[in-house]
Amino acid sequence: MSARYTIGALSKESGVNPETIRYYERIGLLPAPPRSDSGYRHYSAATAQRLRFVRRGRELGFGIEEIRTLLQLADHPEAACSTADELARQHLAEVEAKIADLEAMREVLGRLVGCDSQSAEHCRLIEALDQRNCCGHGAAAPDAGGQ
Amino acid sequence: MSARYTIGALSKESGVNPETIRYYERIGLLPAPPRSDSGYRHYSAATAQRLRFVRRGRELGFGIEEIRTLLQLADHPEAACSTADELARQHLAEVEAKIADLEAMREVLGRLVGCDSQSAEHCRLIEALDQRNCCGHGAAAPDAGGQ
DNA sequence: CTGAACCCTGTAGTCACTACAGGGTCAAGC
DNA sequence: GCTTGACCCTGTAGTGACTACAGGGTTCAG
Repeated sequence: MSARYTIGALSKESGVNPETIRYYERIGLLPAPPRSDSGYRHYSAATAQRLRFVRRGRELGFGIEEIRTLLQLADHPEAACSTADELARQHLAEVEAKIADLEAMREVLGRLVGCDSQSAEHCRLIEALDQRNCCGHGAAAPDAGGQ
Repeated sequence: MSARYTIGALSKESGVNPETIRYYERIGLLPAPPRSDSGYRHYSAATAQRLRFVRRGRELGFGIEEIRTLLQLADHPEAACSTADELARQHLAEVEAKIADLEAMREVLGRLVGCDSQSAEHCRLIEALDQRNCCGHGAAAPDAGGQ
């Protein structure tokens, strides 16, 4: 009954690279599967399930160590959920902080990109990074606006 | 007049680690400064300026290679700005894509975290990861770590 | 029986740093 | 003059989460 996959089949089914699957095994996120006589890995449906769990966790942005914890919790359903909840909460806070960072970046970049650099205004991006004013400060290249 | 900094002083002034400053030199982002007899680096105000340029670029999320390009553009103000503008535009698009990814994560996590896991019911996070059809599908890039 | 497609191990590369280890130098205080 | 402690040097290795080979072995269809 239990379907057996080669690493390639498992890869296709799960959308995870074979190299990544082997990597997960190496770091102990997936159990080492039984091997054929020639040394090929053969995966059970249970391991395929576990791999999908890992992939979904990664898609949500959890780190490997967080996923390791979540796997342990999933393996012991009698354990308190508060750990998983706490992890998710923490992770949510991190995601929100990252969004805030990126939104700040977006705003600054948006202002800089908005510059119609066809005009005489000389590239606001460079100016912004190079705090001394390349255009406003007169002397330097008054005609710089070749472009 | 030209102030000369040791690497430590430059580090304090710029907010960039000494180790990172040496790293920038190693990869050619900063010029190798002159040395004292005993081999200590001594930085000019111009290099300090360049370092601030780099730091601001990093804060905006530009990669090292992008900053290398921007530095070249800054060194040649007569060059067309369109390259810098293009870089900024591209980068803005990447930032926006990342924000969208993270917002998808935030939504899913927000729903999962809402679970009142005091109850005996196994928590929604684990369930969501463990089941075939969980949360929003096809969500996000696996490299959400970003930095 | 040949060739492609698959599998194996092990190592090194990615990005942008950061953290040592194992030394040398400098300035101040005693 | 000597010690102390803060600073500096080089070089290597570690981080996270993979990815990309190199250099081989296996399997199966034609």
